[in-house]
Amino acid sequence: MFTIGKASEQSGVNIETIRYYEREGVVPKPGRSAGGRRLYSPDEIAKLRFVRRCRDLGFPISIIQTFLSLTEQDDRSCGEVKTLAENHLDEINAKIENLTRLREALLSLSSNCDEGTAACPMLDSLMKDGLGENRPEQARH
Amino acid sequence: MFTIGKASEQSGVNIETIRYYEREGVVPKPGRSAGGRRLYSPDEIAKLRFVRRCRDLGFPISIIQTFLSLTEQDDRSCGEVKTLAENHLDEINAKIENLTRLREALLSLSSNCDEGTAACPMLDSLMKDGLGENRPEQARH
DNA sequence: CTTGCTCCTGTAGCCACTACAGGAACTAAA
DNA sequence: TTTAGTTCCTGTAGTGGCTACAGGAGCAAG
Repeated sequence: MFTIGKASEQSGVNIETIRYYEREGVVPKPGRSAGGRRLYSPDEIAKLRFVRRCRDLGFPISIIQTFLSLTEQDDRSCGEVKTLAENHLDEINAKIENLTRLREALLSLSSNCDEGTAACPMLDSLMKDGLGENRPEQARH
Repeated sequence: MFTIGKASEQSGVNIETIRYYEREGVVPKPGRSAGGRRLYSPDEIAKLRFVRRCRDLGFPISIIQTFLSLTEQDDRSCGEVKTLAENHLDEINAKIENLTRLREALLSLSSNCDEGTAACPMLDSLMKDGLGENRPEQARH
């Protein structure tokens, strides 16, 4: 059994974040020592590491909770996982596209900017009236 | 002069967001009607539109505030704008790279997933011990 | 005058953490 | 055994950038 510090080291999850996950019910409450300290089994540490890796892949907590419940009852889990992963891939691709369009827009706006110029052409055109609004749908980065 | 509803329409900024920007000091407090309603001049609406466009480009509020103060005192603004825009471009590029790496990782993990499989290979390898940790630095999406 | 719309203030919620404050419990050296 | 240092505990508040109420007031048209 390991204290929260060791569990943090081994799982790569910040101590505060481990307690947060416990509060939110992402991972089950661990046992406690006589003095009231959390004690983690290797299995519980593996779960924390799993959550961390999923977060690194960009999955939201809600999906990770689904993953965790699927690993408990391990019948027919793979199809669901595949769907969830594919949806997440679509989101990642959408974000990449958005950011790429953003980059182009920003590049063309700032291209005329230079050290000496007094009235900045980028700021100017951003302040101008509504010609070519061209709003991104609801891309929030 | 325009009420907040019209200002919202013309600027593309949500009503609640306009009030939020006012509270936070992003835009100056507008005048009020006899009955206590906010009244916006075309200039103030242009400012709101400017903020919205900068947000669409992914700039954080703090940078947008710098932009706004630069448009007030319009001496030598362009060099600073250029630097800020370039830094932001770097961040966008870093995000794109991160997401691209994420996509590759997720693709290779989920490639062996399929409808029939019982023990999911993706979940399995995410749960496994620390071989090839390969942590992204601090990419949070 | 009434209906329905817009507006007002103030507060709480979202996501996924992170950062304290103030105190208790362990560990190791003197 | 005392002491110092470290780790842990709970609880609360803050981050960014909004969004969503609740409960009320103002205003325009029929």
